[in-house]
Amino acid sequence: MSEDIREIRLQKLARMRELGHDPFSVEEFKRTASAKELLEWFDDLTAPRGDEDDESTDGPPIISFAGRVVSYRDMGKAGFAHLSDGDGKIQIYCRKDELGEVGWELYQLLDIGDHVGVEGFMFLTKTGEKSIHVKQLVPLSKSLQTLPIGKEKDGQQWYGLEDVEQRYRHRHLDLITNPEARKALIDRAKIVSAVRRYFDGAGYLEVETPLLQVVAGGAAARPFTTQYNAYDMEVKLRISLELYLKRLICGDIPAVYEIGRVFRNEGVSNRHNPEFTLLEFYEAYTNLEGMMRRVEDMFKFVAEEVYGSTTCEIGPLGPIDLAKPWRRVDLLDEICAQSGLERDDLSDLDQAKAAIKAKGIIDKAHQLGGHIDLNKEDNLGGLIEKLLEVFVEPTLQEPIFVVGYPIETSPLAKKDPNNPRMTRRFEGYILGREICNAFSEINDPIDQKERFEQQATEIAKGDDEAHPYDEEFLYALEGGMPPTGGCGIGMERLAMVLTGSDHIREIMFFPMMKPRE
RNA sequence: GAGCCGGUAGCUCAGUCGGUAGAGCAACGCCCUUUUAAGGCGUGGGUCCUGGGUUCGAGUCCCAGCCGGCUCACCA
Repeated sequence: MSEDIREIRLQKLARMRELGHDPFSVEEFKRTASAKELLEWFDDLTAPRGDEDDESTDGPPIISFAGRVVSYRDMGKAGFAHLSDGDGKIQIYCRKDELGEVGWELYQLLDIGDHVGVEGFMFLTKTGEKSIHVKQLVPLSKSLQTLPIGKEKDGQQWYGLEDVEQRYRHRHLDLITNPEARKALIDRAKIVSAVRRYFDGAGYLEVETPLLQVVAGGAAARPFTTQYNAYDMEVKLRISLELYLKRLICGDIPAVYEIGRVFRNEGVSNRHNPEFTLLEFYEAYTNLEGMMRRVEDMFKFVAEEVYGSTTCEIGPLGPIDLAKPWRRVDLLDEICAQSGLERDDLSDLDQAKAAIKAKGIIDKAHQLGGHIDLNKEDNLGGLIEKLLEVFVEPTLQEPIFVVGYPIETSPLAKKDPNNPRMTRRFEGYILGREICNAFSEINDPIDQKERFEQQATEIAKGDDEAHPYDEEFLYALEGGMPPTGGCGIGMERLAMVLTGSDHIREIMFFPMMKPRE
């Protein structure tokens, strides 16, 4: 069946070639403007109003346009089709008596999916659609497949490509057929570009650091491993950007950022893909408060650049104003407020477990849809973060910074001088989703060494996500690093919030999919 | 990794009680010189995800597997 269609289309291609119009031999076609621009310009043109006999005066200006055929109607000796240039579409009108025998046959050989260039003038049809009255037609490519392009009326679509699996596996079809999907993906690209402009404008240096690493650190995650033949050794794909970027701070580059792909060997969900794009930025002589201001500033800038407004219509809360400063709360305070525990309950692991049992916290968690298994919690920091996840995260709808994370889960963040069990670290949340992770970076090499040693004992205990010991990084710190604030933001998470997407795959062109067969 | 749901024509879907496969769009032929989900007449098109099983007979029931979706787990 599909072979039949392919065969028919190949025959049409052959016929085009016989007529001296091989679509694939054309290399260039000059277009006057995009579909959107032509439709806008039309209002300024004194085009004929559907009066086909009007060959008056100077005639309307000749324009050219090219695009993919997305609809096609043949009426014997005339016909209409729509051409899409991706960003917009415009109707063309062709007549046998004007195109001539060859031109008309070329029109009839067109299929939905082909690319074609036209030259003609703008006019208004009887039914009021701004269209191109075609004088010349040039085939620019022949589609050998039936593309699942839907029909459309009043903005509503019929029969598009709906199957999500196919949308992800064959993204080009999704881009051709689904305007909303296309917009989210393009917005993501614009968001990344705006982020880059923000940091360039703020005096940061954009750098690139190694993806292939011997010690993959900077985050708690399992790396991918691969083989480097020349040195006959195993290398890992990076799981974060952090340590190399801080080594540049140690080299007296005072503000750096990188936007780059990182790889984590873990499962897929609506918020996780094994490879994703991470932004990290580091600035000397500032701290976590400086990072909060940067995050606020950057969100505001990006929203204005991409959407022209700091007010975003995202999520169930309605518009969120990114121009306002984000609320700042203390992590332990929030846990206590939401769970009914008290600060004293959370000063050591056994005490915390006892309080959780005594106060019925596990049942409360269940009511919120969360599961706390005290047997699985072997350190206070991990337990605190679990409480955060269950009791606090769902309440964090408007942009907010949660400050003060436990030391066990923050091996690269400075200790809080007022509470050595906690660190000078925050995470930003929007709509219950973790958006960024930032802290005052440890610049005391002795402290950092102790943290690595602590992590090493976790590795020895079997935690394969504990932070690896990194000699090179310690060596750089010993040379002296200024006080520094650093921050990481998942670009997909950022794009999800700004585009209102509820699945990470909607803002990645080619998400991870299991191969078929 | 677990549970639930799904996979039928190129696309979107229907398919009853188990009786041997359907519609619209797309495609092909004819008609039609302002149509627009164009229209009219006609035609072709299927590995019913894969492999077993039950049965006289399986798209349908059973088992196993593959791929996907959702939820959970994992992912500080």
